[in-house]
Amino acid sequence: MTTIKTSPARPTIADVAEKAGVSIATVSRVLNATAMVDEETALRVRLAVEALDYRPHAAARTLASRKTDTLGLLLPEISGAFFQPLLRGVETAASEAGYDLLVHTTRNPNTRGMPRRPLAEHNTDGLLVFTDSLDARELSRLSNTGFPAVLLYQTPPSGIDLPVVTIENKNGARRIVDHLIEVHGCRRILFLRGPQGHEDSGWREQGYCESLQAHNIPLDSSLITGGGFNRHEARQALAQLLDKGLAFDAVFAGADDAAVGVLLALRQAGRRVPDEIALVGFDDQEFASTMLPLLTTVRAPTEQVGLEAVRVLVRLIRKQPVQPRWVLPTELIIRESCGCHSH
Amino acid sequence: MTTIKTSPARPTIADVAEKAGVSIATVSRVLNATAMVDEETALRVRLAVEALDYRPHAAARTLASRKTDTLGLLLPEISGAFFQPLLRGVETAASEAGYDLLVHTTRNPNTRGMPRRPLAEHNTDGLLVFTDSLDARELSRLSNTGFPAVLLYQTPPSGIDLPVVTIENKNGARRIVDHLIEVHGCRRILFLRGPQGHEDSGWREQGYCESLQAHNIPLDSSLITGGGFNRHEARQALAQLLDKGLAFDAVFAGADDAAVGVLLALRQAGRRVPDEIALVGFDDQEFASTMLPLLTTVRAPTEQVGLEAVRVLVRLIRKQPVQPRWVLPTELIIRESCGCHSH
DNA sequence: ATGGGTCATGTAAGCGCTTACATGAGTGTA
DNA sequence: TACACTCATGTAAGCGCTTACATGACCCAT
Repeated sequence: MTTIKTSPARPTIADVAEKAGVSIATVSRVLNATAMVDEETALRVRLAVEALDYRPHAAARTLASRKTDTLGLLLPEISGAFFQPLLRGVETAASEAGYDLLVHTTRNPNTRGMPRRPLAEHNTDGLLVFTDSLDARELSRLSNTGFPAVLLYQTPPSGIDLPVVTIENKNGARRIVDHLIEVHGCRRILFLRGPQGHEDSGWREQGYCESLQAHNIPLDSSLITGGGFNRHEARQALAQLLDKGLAFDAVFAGADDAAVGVLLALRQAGRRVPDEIALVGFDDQEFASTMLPLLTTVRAPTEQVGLEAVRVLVRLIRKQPVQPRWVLPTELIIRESCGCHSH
Repeated sequence: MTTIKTSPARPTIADVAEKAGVSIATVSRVLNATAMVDEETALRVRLAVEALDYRPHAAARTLASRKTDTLGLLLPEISGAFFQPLLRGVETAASEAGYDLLVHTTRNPNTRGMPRRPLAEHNTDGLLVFTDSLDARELSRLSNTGFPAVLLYQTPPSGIDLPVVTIENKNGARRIVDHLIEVHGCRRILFLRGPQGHEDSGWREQGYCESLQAHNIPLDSSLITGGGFNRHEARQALAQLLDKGLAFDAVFAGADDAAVGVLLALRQAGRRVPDEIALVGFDDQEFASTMLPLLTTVRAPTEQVGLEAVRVLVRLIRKQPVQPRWVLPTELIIRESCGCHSH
């Protein structure tokens, strides 16, 4: 058993002041460089800080200065391959700007029925809100109180004035479907769209439709199916369609992870990719470039979204003007799973 | 341009008290349920809270009550497939216990030369410290001040008394090498160990050595090579060895991610897995069960580590006794890459 | 009636900082 | 020599809460 110790009282700014023979105001000044302090005095203070191993108390500082130096990140869930690059971007930019990161998961079971603690407001200087982690009511409250917040991958409901950082979904989808049709002559392209009501998902569907239309291929609604963005749901969904005997010559999965599910289902059914069926995804997650066959997909600048969102948020916090909408470009990545040969 | 608004002053507990016609103490009492309050009074307070959309100020609360209700997580980096399940576990358990999560990345470039803000102490009620994110000096300070902290995957330097949550590395490694030797008759097994000085890595190496010894296979040090845990380094390292013409019939990669790098290098060199060369990993990351060939590996209960670590930390915070060391069991997962046929 | 409870609530003292304002010493100019 | 500055530092008032303690009101068994 680890021994339980009573922690010796932590030194406060007053202890430092006393040891250095100055007032607490002076200590605060040298710590924050907020005013001129005689070099010699400053040295004495720094020595005292060192000697006592003093660390300012964050909450006290926050209370007095009304800033927390931390950013809140609201996510449905923290794991999932998709969030990796996003987190990396957010974390990098936050750290560069001198902020800590407070992560809040919303899809988690609430603490024994108690409503989750009132948001990260008051705890943070600003909020990054991922799609669907906050309802319209909360969003509108944020907007109304002028609390700095930026939305990720989600256009705010009308009347709510919060900046958005998202990606070019429709065009990306459009181009990859074009590729399937023009280069590989596909005509019956199964589209696995993501979760119902998901904004990205909707745009990708539009891109799909537009491409078909542009190539005079009639829309066949039996070729559009739901199934979420993850591999398990996708796998199941596809297995079902396969069972029903649905005919198609290509699959456009709304997310790379779903594409893996499709691949698994296809493989199990003995259908070869890309020889019999072309397969493409969306996102260009890391595994897309190492799986077999290498996945043709649309690269979504996910890390960039995180980076940019933090920058916008920081501008907002500093009360600098910001653009209301950032749409980062996507890029078509041709590899093998569509039937092309990678170099 | 988004309009910049000056936020209306947030309501404080005093506003609520006034509106409800009671003292702030009473408001605090109904909010925290720390004392009996007349049901009717409580109702008035709740109504006032609702009407003003009041949210307690976290920092003020912290300052007064000396608790933050947040847990700090210190990591070298936040992305990387390995951290996903870990984060999930931590986040789940933290949320269940009613804590927020403050994430601190240590491998990041420090804010323009300024030493990173003094740890997450004072900002959190306790700290989760991942391998190598804190030096011995800081660890010993934590231990000395009695600040609640638990180490992940890292035995503390002697004299430092902090609980550890880690996994059974040596045994896992031992068993998978045994499998290679006993079932597939491998004799020259290349071992890609992880980063130098990494604790897990060391244990896995021991397991490898023990297995060879138990089977009377002499240790050939040219078969042990460094290279880190990630796919890029592993790929390079292997490509080099292949160039040098090193002969081996199996590769034990110290991490699944490294195994992918090995696979890529092998594939590029035209060596087939598992027909010519058996390949196994360690971790059982998600992609291990969907890559081709399916990866034989050792399952590390990573999410469980996160879960358990939070539980231990919470006990520490509550000043309940805790075991000093938790070693979670690993499990051999036989799939295809070793040469077995998955069902 | 009366003293000792229990209950419900109010009063006020911090928690450890930041910062507006006051003070006083030194410097330069008329 | 006196006046107006600048510089360095101290004083003290909060920031928005929690909580020990004080205060009444009310009830019951003497």
